[in-house]
Amino acid sequence: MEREFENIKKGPWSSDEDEVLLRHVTKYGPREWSSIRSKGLLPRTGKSCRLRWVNKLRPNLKTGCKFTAEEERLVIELQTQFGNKWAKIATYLQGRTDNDVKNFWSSRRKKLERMLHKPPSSKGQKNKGKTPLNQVQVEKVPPCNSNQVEESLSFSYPISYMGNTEVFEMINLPDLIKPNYQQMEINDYLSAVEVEATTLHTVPSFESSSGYNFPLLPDPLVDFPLFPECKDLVPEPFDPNFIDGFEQKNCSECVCNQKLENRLPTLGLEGHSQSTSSSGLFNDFPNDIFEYLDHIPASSEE
DNA sequence: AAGAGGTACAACCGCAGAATT
DNA sequence: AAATTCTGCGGTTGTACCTCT
Repeated sequence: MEREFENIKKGPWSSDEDEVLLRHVTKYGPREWSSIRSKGLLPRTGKSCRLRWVNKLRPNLKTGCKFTAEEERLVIELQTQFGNKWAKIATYLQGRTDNDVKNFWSSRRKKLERMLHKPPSSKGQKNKGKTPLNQVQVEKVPPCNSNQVEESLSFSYPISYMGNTEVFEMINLPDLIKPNYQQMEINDYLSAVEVEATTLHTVPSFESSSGYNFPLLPDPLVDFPLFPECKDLVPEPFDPNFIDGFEQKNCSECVCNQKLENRLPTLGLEGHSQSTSSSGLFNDFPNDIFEYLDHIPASSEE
């Protein structure tokens, strides 16, 4: 009669334990996890064994390499479609586990939250040695299982608060923020500005009464120089109905709409909307993500 | 060189649904 | 049909490593 371990071991797995687990899976397949402990093979719970197998020992896992730009794009797309169904999303990404996707997403989310919450440094020291404001740069991303060099685009994004400017680097184009303008009062508006990847721009900003400098909306002639016909689709900055301009006009033949949609992928932090219309845009942020923002009085209140 | 802060990742927990007894 | 066990999922936490100052 084989004994059952009385004390359950937790924490990191040793290579010996991995070996035992692998032997079990080879013999019985990836199931009967609880029997591993009941047979006295390992002092681990069935759950722990299963997790170890699924996340680390399963064959064909991509371990130790970062998400490629393409994987990142896919995750964003699928998260928008399915919400936080990490297991489902992971099935679309070969060699990635639900844990991988979940970790990727939450670190990405934390990064964004920190960007939005972080109080400015007093002397702008963080900017030392960093890319100049708004300068588009090409970042080399080490590819996975391949010799080819993948390029992803990143840009810097300035936010000013009480006169101090912070530069945030937005890594990879999929990181661009597509806010839902409807759920925000327009005066709480924080815009992520589209920047043409191939050119350098200075993003103009205006200072709100609460001290935030918000970037202005993209200028169609500057930011989308190839599509001057779209100029009249972009209303004056901070027009409360500006986003409706995209909806009211039939822009199906206009690439500009498509371009905006493609270039401003959702962060999908809430979930499910794929729309770039005003009814969906700010849904892409969790409700609490803007809590730090002071209410900016409307012009009539000032 | 050291400390602080940020990031990535492994692993745990609680819960829910499915399967089994 | 009810109770128990197993399995899978999503959220969260702990920590090692990295980068910056």
